[in-house]
Amino acid sequence: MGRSKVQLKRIENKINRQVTFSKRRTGLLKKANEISVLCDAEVALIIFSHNGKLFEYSTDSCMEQILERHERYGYAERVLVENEIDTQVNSHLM
Amino acid sequence: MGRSKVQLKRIENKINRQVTFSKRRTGLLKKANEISVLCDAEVALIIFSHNGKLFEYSTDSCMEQILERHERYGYAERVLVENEIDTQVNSHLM
DNA sequence: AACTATTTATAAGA
DNA sequence: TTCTTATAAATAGTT
Repeated sequence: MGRSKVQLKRIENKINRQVTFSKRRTGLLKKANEISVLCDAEVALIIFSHNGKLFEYSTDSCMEQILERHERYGYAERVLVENEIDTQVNSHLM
Repeated sequence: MGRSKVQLKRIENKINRQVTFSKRRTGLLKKANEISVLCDAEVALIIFSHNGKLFEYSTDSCMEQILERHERYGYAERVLVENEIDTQVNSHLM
C-alpha cells in the first residue's frame, strides 16, 4: 500500500524501518480494535519494537484475562490433538 | 475498504459478522506477520471469535516467550510509573 | 468462494 | 518529523 510494492523481508535501513514500524503499528492496532468491535471478538495484540519498546492492545483493556483464556484454551487444544479428533470438522466453526 | 464506509460498531447480522470476521482475521494475521518481518519486531496476536474459536500468530512461533516477555515488561513499567519518570522523553524511543 | 467498486493503509516525497 | 499524494492492499457488498 503505497508508492511501490513491498518485499516481505527485513528493512535494512534503520530510519526507514523505524518509520515503517511507526506507521504499520498504528494501522495494526487500529485494525485489532476494529475486528474486536465489529465482530464481537476478543483480541490481544502485543508488539515489541526492535528496540524493545512495548505497544499493546486488548479488548476491553483486560489483557490478563485474554492471556489466561489463551492459556486455558491451549491446554484444551492439546487434549484434542492428542485424542486425534478430526480438526477439519471443527475448522468450519468460528 | 469496500463498497461502503464501515461504522465502528458491532455487526448485528450474524452471517455478515461471520463473513467480516473471516476476512478481517486473515488480514490482521497477515499484517501482524508483515510488521514482524519488515521491522524486526516481536509480535503476538490472539483472537477469540464470538463463538470462542482461537486464532493466533506469534513471531517465530514462540508465543509463550513473547507472553513471558510481556509479563516481565509490565512489571518494569509499573516501577517506572511509580517513580514518576517523565514518559514523554521515553516516548521518542521505539 | 469469486468478483469489483471503493475505501483504507501506507511508501515515497515534500 | 509531520503533512501530502500516488499507489498498493484490504475489504463491503454483490454474484
